Amino acid sequence: MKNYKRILVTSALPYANGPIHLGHLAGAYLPADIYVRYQRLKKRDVVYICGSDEHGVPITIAAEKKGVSPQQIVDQFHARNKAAFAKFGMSFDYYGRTSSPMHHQTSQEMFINLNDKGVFIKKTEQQLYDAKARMFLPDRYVKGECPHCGFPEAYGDQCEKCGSSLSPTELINPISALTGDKPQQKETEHWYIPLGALQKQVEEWLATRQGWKPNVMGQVKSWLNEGLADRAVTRDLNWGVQVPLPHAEGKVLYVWFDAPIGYISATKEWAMEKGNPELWKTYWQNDDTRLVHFIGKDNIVFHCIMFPAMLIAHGNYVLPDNVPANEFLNLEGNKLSTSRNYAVWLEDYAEKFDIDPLRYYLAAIAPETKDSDFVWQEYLTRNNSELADILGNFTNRTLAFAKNQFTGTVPARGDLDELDREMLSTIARAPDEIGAAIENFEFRKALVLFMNVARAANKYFNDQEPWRTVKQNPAKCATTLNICLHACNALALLMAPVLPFSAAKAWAMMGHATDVHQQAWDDVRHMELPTGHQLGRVEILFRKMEEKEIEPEIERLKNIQAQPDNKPVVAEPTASISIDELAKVQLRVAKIVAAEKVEKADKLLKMDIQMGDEQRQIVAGIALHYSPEALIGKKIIVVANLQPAKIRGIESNGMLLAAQDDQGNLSLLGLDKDVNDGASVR
RNA sequence: CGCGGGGUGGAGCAGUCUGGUAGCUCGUUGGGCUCAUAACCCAAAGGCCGCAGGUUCAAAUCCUGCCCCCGCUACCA
Repeated sequence: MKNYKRILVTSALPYANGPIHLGHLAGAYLPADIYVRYQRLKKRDVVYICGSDEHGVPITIAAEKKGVSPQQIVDQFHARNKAAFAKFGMSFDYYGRTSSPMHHQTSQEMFINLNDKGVFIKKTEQQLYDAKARMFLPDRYVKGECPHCGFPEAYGDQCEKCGSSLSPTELINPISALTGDKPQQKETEHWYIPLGALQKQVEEWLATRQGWKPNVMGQVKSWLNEGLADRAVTRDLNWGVQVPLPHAEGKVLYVWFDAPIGYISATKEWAMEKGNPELWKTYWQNDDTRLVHFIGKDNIVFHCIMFPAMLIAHGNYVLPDNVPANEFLNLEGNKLSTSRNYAVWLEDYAEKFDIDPLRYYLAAIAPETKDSDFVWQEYLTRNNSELADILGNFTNRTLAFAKNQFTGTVPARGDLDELDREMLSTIARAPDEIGAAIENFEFRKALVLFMNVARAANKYFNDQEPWRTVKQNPAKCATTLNICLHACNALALLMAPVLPFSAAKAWAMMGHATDVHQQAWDDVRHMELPTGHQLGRVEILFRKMEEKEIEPEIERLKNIQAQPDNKPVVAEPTASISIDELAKVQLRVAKIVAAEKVEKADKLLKMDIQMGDEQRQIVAGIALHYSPEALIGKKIIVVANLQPAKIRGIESNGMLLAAQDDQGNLSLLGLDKDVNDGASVR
């Protein structure tokens, strides 16, 4: 591995239109914080950067809903999220925001730089324009009927009913969400980054990456295999970083373009705060900086392809050494949903519970290789049986023993037996073993290794039976306790990255006046408590929790799940429709004149159908149930006025009707008596 | 449709790259100990490693097909 001189760590900039929940924390923030805290204890030069992502359409929508300005929205959530992170011990060196002047300036410089180099290409395209509001409509501001499922309230980017992704111009009868008017198509010009042209360079760079998680590299390769397309870096919107060119009024940088630049601008602000405005360059423009982005899996394409492509095109920035993206965290078996309030919010949690047990549990179930599940009952079990019973109780039994038998001081270490040496060796090995796991982004493993030290310490205590030797062999008892205290001391420091608050408490209990977070990780290998050292006050390190404390939380989530309107859109078919609505659907009899399988598609058939004078082509997913030959000549019922769609690149002008039962059996609708094709069905 | 990830005792996971007696934590059962937060320590029971084929002396691990779950240039880690 390359010999890096310093480390720059970033966590995904949280979007400032809502509060932070457990999923965010588990995916992008807690792992980064553990990593950074560890690196600091290793006495490495590390800077940890984060901040609020404050641009983009959703914020303007949120502002409009509440009748306030976008700035008010982001001000609110920037402050709240920053405070929430602080409560959970996120040790950012700087928490910036993308609405800051520095960020606007930095983003514009990046844009100008790439523009001057001729990186961008300009394209003119048709977009929907609301004449009354005098603005181009973002995808989300356009509503209309979904061309795939007919859902009347589909958005311009996606139909929430059938989940298909759309473009606004595909919608049937589009209306502006702003004014309710029918928008018109109007030309607009945008800057695009030609990712296809940069693909080779991105691939070459990726080929040099080592130690990337398979799920991350797999996803990246999937993107690259499909081939990268040109991607717009500007939008017609009045909230964001202005495009710094003449005649670009009303155009801002697309939020995906400016957000990652936020890492750079926040580092600049950090440097200025340190009184050394040029310092950011050391971290961003020196090859011997190790850049690590902590993100969730939804962000992989931005951090592994698009942002690097931008940086490559610029040429003067370091590229990420690793992007240890996490999968998703579920909650009590279900996906988190902010809109349904199905989440645990940091702000709520902090009011009721201790922070470290959550940090511990989330790190223990970190979705490193696959989605994981937060279960309150497991959280309680982990806290009680691991933190309290194994780690906390070991500290407690040791310190209580020292207090009762050795007046709260460290007894002398005498001759060592086999068990003593084994225990000391276990402690001495721990920092390297745990450290290696952390460096490898294996936080779950790090936690297991850490807890195993406490387990070994408990076993050692049991096996040496100091409560017996205290009467029969005081010197041996002293040695045992000396080593147990040594273990407590080591554990206090080893827990610091994951359990920062408890580590401080434990360190004080060991009688130190210093800050545990200022210690050196490697000292665990050889540090010793001097004989006679006065220990601190014995306190309970981790409180045992009771079921009744978490019951309301479980109950709350259950209730949300049970709410009927939360079974989104599935209930829709039961809604009754008017006769007029039915009349919109034109059903006709058609005769199949030709049919063939669609290549590389197991289920699709392409058919030519005859309806009176008219012949057209349709595509249907019935190949598993009907062979092409058997279909020719058959008369079927089709929806004649369904909007044309392309299915695997083949035009389909209509949809045939078929019944399907629970077992998946399929049966085409036919005719009871023969009728001429083209006849209408009513 | 395609692509990426995952499917291992009751629960949660490791092991899969580099085939060779299936491991850890919790839970269950039995025992030990009593310094300690009714904590700690030891032992046992419990798995046809998603399904079906194949390669091999040998497959959780390699190959092929299938099934199920999560995600996929979106406002969400």
